Amino acid sequence: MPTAGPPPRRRVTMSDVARRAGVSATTASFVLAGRTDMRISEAARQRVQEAARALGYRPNAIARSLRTRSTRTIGLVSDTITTTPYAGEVIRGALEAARDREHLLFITETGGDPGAEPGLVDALLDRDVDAVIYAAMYTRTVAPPPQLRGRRVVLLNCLAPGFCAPSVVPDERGAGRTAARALLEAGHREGVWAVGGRGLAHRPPDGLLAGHDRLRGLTEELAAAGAALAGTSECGWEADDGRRAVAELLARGGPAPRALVCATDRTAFGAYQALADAGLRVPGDVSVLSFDDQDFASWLRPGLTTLALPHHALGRAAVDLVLGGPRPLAPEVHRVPVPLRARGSVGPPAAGGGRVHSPGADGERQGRERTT
Amino acid sequence: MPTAGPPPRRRVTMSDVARRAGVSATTASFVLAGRTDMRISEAARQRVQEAARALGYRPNAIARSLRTRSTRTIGLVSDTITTTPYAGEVIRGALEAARDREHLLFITETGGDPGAEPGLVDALLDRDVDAVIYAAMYTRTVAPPPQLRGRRVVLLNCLAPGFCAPSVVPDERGAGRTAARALLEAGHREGVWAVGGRGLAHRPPDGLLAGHDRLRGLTEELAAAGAALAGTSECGWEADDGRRAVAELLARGGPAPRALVCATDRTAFGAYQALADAGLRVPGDVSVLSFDDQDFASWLRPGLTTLALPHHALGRAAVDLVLGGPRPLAPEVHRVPVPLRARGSVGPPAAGGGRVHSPGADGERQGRERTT
DNA sequence: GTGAAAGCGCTAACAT
DNA sequence: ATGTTAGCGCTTTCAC
Repeated sequence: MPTAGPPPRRRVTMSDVARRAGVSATTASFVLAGRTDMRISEAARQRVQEAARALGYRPNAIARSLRTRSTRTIGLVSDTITTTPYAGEVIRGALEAARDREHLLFITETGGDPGAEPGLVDALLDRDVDAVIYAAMYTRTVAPPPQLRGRRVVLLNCLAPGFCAPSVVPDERGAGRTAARALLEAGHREGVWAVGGRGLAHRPPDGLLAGHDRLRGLTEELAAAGAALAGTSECGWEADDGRRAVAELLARGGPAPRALVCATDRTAFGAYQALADAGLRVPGDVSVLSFDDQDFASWLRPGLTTLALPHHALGRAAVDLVLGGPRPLAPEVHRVPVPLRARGSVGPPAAGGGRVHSPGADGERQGRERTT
Repeated sequence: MPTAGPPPRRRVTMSDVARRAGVSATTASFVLAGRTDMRISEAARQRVQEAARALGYRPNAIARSLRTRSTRTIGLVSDTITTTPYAGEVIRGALEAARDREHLLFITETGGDPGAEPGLVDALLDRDVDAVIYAAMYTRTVAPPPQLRGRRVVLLNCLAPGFCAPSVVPDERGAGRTAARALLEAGHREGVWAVGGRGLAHRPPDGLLAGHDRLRGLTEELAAAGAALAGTSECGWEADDGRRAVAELLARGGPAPRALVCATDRTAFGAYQALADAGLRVPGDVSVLSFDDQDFASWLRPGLTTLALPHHALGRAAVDLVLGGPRPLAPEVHRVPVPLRARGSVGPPAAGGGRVHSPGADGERQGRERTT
């Protein structure tokens, strides 16, 4: 005796529909697939549709896939992307695009363990995904596992030299230029420091690409205006790193910085703290600009002006490309624009040369006033 | 290593393996499935394994699924879960558990549009997922779509009255008690305010469950110590809401608050700002405690003491339950502990009666407090 | 011990 | 204009 719950649901199949409509499975298949390349009488079509609706028919995607070799499914394999605060956005962008194209998305993550990768990719391939998106948390070069060769793959937020697949990455160089322009427009021409981003100054594949390209864009644009970076303070990516780096920057001798270009919003957060500790105001004494646009950027006072890494657009673009791109895919790199979110942290440089805030209630600071 | 060369031509199938091993597909199937309930000679077993390895054989999961009706796949359907900063953690927890059990995870999201839900669920069901996890961004009551009835479902971070499925939610009431205890242990007995969380005081299903249960735990535990909440300041969930609510709280007459229990880290962030604006120090003048444990909680100065909503554990538990739980699943609610992350924002109450500090000159504000 | 044969539910040549 | 037949790659009786 079955339980009182839902009826013992034998799934309704296409031949159930065909039988009820009084046609063959073939005919049913054609009308249900909405195909027109075979002539079906209007009457038959009606009966099939009607039967399908009456029976609550839903095609079995598994059976269909076995036959067609297409699962309408795509796999996302990432290092530790779900860990990062912006990951949600790339996943959401990918999800939206996948939904528009009636595909479902498998998400996997190696958790940073490269040894886990082959197993995950095999699991995806075993399930016959139509395509895979290989994603990295930070823009960098990667080496996708060999099983992926010859498959339909797009690289998200990474570049894979020697692996024939397109990449979708933020336009870091453009972002750097935009950053420079924002500063230039506010009147900054000197005392501009780059802070944060280990490997900021290295070139790929040793450092992160993001840092290298950004810095290039930044310096290029500055140079075009006859200006230059006053210096670079390398440090980690976190708030604490930024705070320490900026504290040291302020403590060292020399002309005071007028603008800080931080590698991440997190380092900018730390920069705000260090600046406040020194009694310096943003943007009155020092302008701050960064990259990411995490949500807290708008909560800070003043709001943090930052270049919004286009996570959502990246996710969307990757899926659109992998599903809708040419066959085979061309191994180009697609650079997605990085818009500026202008908030209050960039302003005109302090009038009268950079000086370190004079001693106040906060405590004695050495008079280190200098003109540049 | 088998395939080092060009892309796989025709996929190698089980009968390829069988042929090479000189056995039937049946035999190959048994040894490859590792089954022992049929006697296979050791020699045959060896040959099959060897052939499979040599050919780089991988079973076709689609074909297998069609036969076995099990896809080793699970679907996650959520409202806008990927949008929230903690979503990454629940996904990661779910991913880990799924991987341990050799399942793959489909992620879908309605984007808050309830009209999108049936389509998404159908897409999942069409692909024959073994189970689905129905998740909500904030703990609340939900009404899963009818197609899900009778399926193997677990509710993640939500409760569905009238829908027979287990739920996995944070132990909000316990969290409230823990919060109270932390305050009590620091010596707080009066001037404790609850701030933030629209619907904090409402009972389900009108308000968010989280708020109701938390508040209950908080008041219960306070009551057990003979203390009570000084009041509740309802407001939204964001930093700005918290800032305004606390500013008003401070501006109104009456005894000054000694401790603030904020609904989210974001409101606590705003509370820090309002407190700093009023020249009040944390925790010297006012203790602050909140819920979430977002990453910035540790960057604030002082570090924010908060109850860490167990997102990762929630994701794991949901998958473990849906895959490993009894058949059928019992509609119980599983409450996951919410650990306290003690940082610096809770301290002993200010000595002497609380008076609202009158804001002095701008220079009187401590730089460090202005940061937030 | 092992293999032949029958499907799982669907699509696509090839008939009529 | 519609039906027949043959698989897709695998599992699983059941017979030898």
